[in-house]
Amino acid sequence: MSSVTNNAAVEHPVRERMPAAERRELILGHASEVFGRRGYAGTTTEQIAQAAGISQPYVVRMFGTKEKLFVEVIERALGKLTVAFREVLRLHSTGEIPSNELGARLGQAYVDLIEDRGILMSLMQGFIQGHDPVIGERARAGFLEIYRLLRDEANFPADEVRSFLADGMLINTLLAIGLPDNFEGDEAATELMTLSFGAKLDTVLCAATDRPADRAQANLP
Amino acid sequence: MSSVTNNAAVEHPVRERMPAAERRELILGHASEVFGRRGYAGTTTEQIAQAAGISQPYVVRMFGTKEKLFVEVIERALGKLTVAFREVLRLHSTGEIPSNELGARLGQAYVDLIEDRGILMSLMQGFIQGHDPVIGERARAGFLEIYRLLRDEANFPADEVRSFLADGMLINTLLAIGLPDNFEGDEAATELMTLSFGAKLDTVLCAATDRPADRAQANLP
DNA sequence: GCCTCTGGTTATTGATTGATTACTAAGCAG
DNA sequence: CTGCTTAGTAATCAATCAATAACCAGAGGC
Repeated sequence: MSSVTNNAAVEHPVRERMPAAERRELILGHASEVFGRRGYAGTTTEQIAQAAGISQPYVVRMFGTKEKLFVEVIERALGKLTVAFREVLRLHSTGEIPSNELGARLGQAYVDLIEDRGILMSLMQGFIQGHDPVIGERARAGFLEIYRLLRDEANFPADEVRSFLADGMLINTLLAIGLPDNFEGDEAATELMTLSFGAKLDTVLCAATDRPADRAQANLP
Repeated sequence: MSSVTNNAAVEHPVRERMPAAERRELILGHASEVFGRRGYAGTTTEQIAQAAGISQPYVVRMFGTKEKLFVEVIERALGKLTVAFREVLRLHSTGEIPSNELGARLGQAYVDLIEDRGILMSLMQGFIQGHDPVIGERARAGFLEIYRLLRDEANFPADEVRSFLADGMLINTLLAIGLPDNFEGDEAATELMTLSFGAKLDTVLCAATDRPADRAQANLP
């Protein structure tokens, strides 16, 4: 780090000021990941700050409270999920997806979301926090939103929607227990993951091995 | 103890010393409920102590650490779940349950466990804590244990087991978001719960209305 | 060339909270 | 009764954490 020349101004091309909206989205992304892994109560605003590369008070000041930040995180996750579903529905309405494939394509859209671990996991952490008066309220509303979208907009029979959601919750649980990262060749685990993740299995296992940005805790000597 | 005239001594007929093993199980029961509702990180040992009617240090001393207590809680839940399943399998092996009913009866056994909210919810909280090195390890092992039990002892095809587990995870999620307690007549919620809980629906809704021992937080003005 | 938003930081604090220590009392054995 | 083991409590501590306060700098407008 000892620059021979005295030109200090050229030393930080990465360190820049950032417009608030952009910083906000950046924080939400990292918060999604950390909340998704450690849960609401198990996550500190400091951990999120470190992941986002800023100071802890700034995180708090930008979102008011930790709880408001969490609500925004699950709202964002819910948004991305519905956008993904509605995109499939749009392709269906334009005839690009035949009706007999619609279910499979919606399932595919869900599984595709696995790649951003934070979305599915933070959403699941929101569900599990259902006892909380404010988070729980949002979680229930969100879950029913998805249910209605699949039933009323995709026109699926109620029990098919239920089954679809069940498969989703299993996927979430398998990700939550970290099976793709820790199955170590176990035969039963491999079988269950093959059946659950389908064609996306290799992607899931690949995303597991290259650790997703764990640089946050690489600095406590 | 035979002094009837002493009015102070007669004041606590309920307050008795309890053998450690019995107290231990009592704590585990209450811990199961509180952990199940608020999660691992979101639960304080003080809350568990209050629920169990003892002092906080005693909870810690009996189990060593909060983490060890949590592991015992999910171990206990896992135990009760496997006991319930194996009882169905026993009835099947003695011919009291025909093979074509086995799946339904196992499902029934699972749904029956809803009555003790703590079991399913604390287990789910264990799953969601999968990132934790010690809790996660136990959660993964427990999940695969159940998978193998259904596949190898109940002799179900792998994909039926997957589907069975998926239904279970949906039930857990619906309970976690507290839908039975807060659906308020919502049409979609009612439909989804009817499909998910089946014949057990009224029991679920009934267990929801009579609040399960919420006296713990009746003191924060 | 100054002024003033906007995007940040460092320092600090009050409340929790898991854990420890030291103490007390019940109850059984002899 | 005496004494030891077992069941429990009260007091306290050291860390952690969300939140607040106070301050600072870069960059554009004028």
